[in-house]
Amino acid sequence: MTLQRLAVLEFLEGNTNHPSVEEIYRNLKKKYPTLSQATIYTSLQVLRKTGEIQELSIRKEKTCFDPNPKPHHHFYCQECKKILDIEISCPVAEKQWVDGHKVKEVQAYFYGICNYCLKKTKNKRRIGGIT
Amino acid sequence: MTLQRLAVLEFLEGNTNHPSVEEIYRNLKKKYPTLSQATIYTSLQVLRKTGEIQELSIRKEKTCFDPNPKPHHHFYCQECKKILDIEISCPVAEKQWVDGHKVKEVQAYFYGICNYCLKKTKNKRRIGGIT
DNA sequence: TTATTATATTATAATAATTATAAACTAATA
DNA sequence: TATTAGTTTATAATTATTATAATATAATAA
Repeated sequence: MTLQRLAVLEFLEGNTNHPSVEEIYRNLKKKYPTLSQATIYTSLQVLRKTGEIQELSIRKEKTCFDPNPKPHHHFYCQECKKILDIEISCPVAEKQWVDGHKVKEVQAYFYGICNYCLKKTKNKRRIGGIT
Repeated sequence: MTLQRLAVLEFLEGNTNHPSVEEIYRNLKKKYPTLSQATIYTSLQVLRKTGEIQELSIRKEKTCFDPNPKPHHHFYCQECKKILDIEISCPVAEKQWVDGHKVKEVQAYFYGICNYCLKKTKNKRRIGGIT
């Protein structure tokens, strides 16, 4: 465990925003100006392989990372673009089998409009509309 | 619906392999040598938006497409790299709500070793081993 | 039919994420 | 101290995807 790798892990730990590589790099660069982008990539892959973090492909254009390596699902809000953790039980992840196939990892992505954005647009309608 | 778009749709229809953009392009190029890669991209996006096909981000490195637009899950075999359809009921997709968030789309990806590859390695062990 | 318009396709270039490579560095060990 | 292995850095290369502009096609109006 090197200084750089620790910095990546530390940054992720306190972070529930599921940052992308670019965000991680941009933020750590302030504190460690010598840091290179390639190091972020390799560090993230090492941390993923040792099971300390998990990788999300919820947004096609950029990969995001989650400091919680335990299997859980994710929600992507198409309005505010936030990624939220979803804690529901998943029979497939628990049993580790589906249709005779051995399951080692599960990634479930829900896309839609989050609670907060739903409320926001409802209020807007209320203010602008008749009621 | 243009000729090119129809060709893309036709190629996908008979195909349960969930081909990537590159595969689609390579195959259609034989029959339609004038076809361009950009057309494949735009055609696929048009077909996706009209709900005729669905897009899979199961492999980070390339996007794949499924002619079946109905919500269902997918399994990626880390051994043979095949993508298989998984037909199990998904409460979240059915209810369209989770934790107060409105769900419009669900993508669930299972990663592991498929039925077929499991049998293959078991047989190999049997032949090579003591039993 | 011809002119006009809108839309689709193509080819090319641009962008952006990621990976590969090689050199410099670090830390551990002989 | 010398050597080794592994890490970081900087740079270049690769690759998927998107944007752009020119061309082609089809649909409609005159």
